[in-house]
Amino acid sequence: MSEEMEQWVAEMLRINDLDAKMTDKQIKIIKAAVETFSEKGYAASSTSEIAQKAGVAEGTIFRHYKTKKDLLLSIVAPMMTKLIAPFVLKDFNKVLHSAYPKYEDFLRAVIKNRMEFARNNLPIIKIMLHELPFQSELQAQFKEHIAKKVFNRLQEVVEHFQSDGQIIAIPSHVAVRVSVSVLIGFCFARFFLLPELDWDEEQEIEYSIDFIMHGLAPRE
Amino acid sequence: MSEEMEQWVAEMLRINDLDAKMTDKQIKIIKAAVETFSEKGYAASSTSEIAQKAGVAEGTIFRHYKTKKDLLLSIVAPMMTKLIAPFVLKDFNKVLHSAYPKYEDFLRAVIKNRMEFARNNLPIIKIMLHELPFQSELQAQFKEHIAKKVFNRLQEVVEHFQSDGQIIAIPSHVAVRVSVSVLIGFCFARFFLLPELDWDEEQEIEYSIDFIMHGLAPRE
Amino acid sequence: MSEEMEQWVAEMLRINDLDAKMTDKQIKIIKAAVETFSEKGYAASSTSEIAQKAGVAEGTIFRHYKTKKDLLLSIVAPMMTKLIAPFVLKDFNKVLHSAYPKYEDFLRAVIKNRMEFARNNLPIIKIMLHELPFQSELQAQFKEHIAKKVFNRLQEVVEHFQSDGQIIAIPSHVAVRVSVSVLIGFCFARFFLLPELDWDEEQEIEYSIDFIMHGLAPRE
Amino acid sequence: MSEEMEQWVAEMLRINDLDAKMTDKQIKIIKAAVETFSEKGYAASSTSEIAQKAGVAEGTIFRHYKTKKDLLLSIVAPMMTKLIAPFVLKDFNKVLHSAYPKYEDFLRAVIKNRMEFARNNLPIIKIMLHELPFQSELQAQFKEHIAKKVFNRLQEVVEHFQSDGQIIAIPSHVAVRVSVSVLIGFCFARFFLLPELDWDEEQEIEYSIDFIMHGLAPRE
DNA sequence: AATGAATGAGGATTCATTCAT
DNA sequence: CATGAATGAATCCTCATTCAT
Repeated sequence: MSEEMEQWVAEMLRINDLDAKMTDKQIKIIKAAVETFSEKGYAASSTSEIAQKAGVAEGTIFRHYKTKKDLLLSIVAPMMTKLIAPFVLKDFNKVLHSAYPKYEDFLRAVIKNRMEFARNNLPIIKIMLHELPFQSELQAQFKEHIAKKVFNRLQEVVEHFQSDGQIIAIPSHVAVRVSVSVLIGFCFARFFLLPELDWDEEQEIEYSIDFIMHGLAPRE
Repeated sequence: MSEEMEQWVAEMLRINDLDAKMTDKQIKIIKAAVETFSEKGYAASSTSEIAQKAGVAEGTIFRHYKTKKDLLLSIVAPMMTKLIAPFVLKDFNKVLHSAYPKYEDFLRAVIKNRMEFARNNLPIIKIMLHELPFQSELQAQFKEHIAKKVFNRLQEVVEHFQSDGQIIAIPSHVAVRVSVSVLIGFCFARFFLLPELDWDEEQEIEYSIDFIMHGLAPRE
Repeated sequence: MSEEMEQWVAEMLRINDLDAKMTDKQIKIIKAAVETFSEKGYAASSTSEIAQKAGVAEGTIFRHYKTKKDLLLSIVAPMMTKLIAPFVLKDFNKVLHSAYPKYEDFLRAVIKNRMEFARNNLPIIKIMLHELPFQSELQAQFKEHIAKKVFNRLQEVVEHFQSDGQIIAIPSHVAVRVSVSVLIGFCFARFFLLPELDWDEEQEIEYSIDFIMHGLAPRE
Repeated sequence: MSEEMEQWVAEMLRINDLDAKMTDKQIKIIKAAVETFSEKGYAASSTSEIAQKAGVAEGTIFRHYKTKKDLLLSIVAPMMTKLIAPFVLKDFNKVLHSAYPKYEDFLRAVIKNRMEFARNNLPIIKIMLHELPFQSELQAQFKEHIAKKVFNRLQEVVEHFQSDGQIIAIPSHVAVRVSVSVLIGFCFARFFLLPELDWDEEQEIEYSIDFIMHGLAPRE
């Protein structure tokens, strides 16, 4: 397993640790499952291959996870929570207003923080993206948390910056959509489309934020 | 099968018709395969289910497509070509310059045209998006056509509009990236994320283009 | 197809010609079947492969041969008849006594004649040897003709030469067995075990016959 | 299963036991496979039939033998080794010279010993004979062991007896060939051609050896 | 807790054979 | 006569899951 993978797994374990203490074997199983699912997709991965890669018996997997799908969910579900964690902080708004006087400060903070997180969890994010359309449990969780909480939070943020005149008075969902599109578009290009390129992340982020700020600036 | 699906299939058949005349059974097989693959994903779809849905014997599938993967590729590969067809027109640049005096005209034409195409081919596009990361044949075709041809074309377009002062003099790849992010972000929200919403497409497109144009406008 | 194969097929066609006039396609089918059966065995050969190799449609085979087994039998059955043809000549005994005053003359004539025949029909003989244990129809024919007719003929021959003192007075079936073993043993080595060796057939045959004659010579 | 079959299987298990301990199910699988392969041939035997005959699930076969061919090889390959075991003994020559002062003693010992072995392993030997021409792995092993080791050993033996004047000075390979032909010819008739006959084996062997000894005796 | 042998349903694919053209 | 599309049973093999040890 590559060192990169090691890091991802470490990060992911920190997540699951929050839920429960895992045995040594359990850790190996999760490592192997993440590696396998992200390489071949969930449906094309076999539990026997995962067991083999984890160095445990086939039965051991099912002692810890009732079904193969259970294993998937135990990997992906906590990731979804973590992924949007900053947006559901208790004192999100309070922190926000004091910490980020300008919309671009907010964008800069968010993109840097979430990119760092994504970088440490790429394989699981890849798994999540692929299985979301097929796993109704994940979809439910996704809609519940992202669509509702995160999107609402972002709308609040945008509306806050519209109210003090930093952002043009278009429907807030539009401002959210275009902001998010640009930043996620960058992440997607950076991590999935052309990961092998030698990106100047700082520069690209600045261009992106500058673009968003001008695109959303109040018209004269 | 829903009427929507009927339309997609009709569009897709028009594509394959260009290549070869298909028998009645072949059409049924493709219909069933598209439906099944897009609902469950390629790996989780079984040839027996496809055969049943198509109303043919399982063996019939393999008379027309040597393997299950062949069936997938025969559906997805031509779609990729069609998807980027406008960008590889012979006289793309000539048409472009005379037809679209402004960058926003170009963006508007492209997004409307491609959205119409996508709308008629959603299931296949969904299949394509899902299988791209796992099917190396598709990846190869994708990199060859999209990454090279389309991206280069878009860079040329952007550079053209930069040279006449419509677009700010940032690296052209950045301008391409943010433009594409915004438009694809909209398509993604429209078709996949919240398809059930009652979108005012015209309005959303105008907001998006306005955002892009201001984001890329030369700074005063 | 090798030239050797060409010859075999030619010989085999002469055989089948006795039974019925064959169309051009029929000939091609038989050629392809012989080649395939002898290379992979009957059970492991598919009719579609034979059809392809013969350059005919799959259905064409079944127009001429009701089943795959029919095709096999139509190839092998006539071969069995031909293989032992000399022994069931009408005037076998008459010819024998006048033509071969000594047992070794008889052996020499038989081995040379049958080796020539075998050389021209190796693939079909190989097929026959392999399928005999599994095809009861062939077994029945084999027992009927070989075991009864040929073996009886050979016993008569041996007894004839015993009666005039050329061969030791052991049970005739033993003399037949050892004679046949030595000659077939040679054919087997020559054609199947080590066909690539540069055999001096004349010499080997003489050694073999000399061995048989001394082994069967009356003891002093 | 007949008592005869029971014995064969017992003998065969003794062989495999040397390699590894087998589970109860594994033994049943091997029994069923030997029975089926020898009755219908390898290609015409289905794993489902073998599983049924063995009283196990079809999947169980593939837990122990990766493929159907693996199952075949695990049956046949060790048999080949056993079949020629006496000829590759470490102190073959030493034993030979002291134990068998005459060529006929050697022949008698070998034929009796190998017939006993063959009698206990007929079905596997039948399988081996049938599959040798189609399984390149077996052919390789056969050529390596039989052709090289056994044949060379027999040549050495014959040359030893030629040097002390017991056998005529013909090329040793000829003496080997005719000797082996007569003995194998007998085995073949005894076990495969006419197994139902009431053979007086002792007598037939004596006739055969007497025939060989006279056939190879130095000419006066 | 961990094992791994056992399961049998289901996987993709091939088969011999039929029949409308 | 010849075709080749169509069949569906049968092929070998893999799968997720269970359970006695």
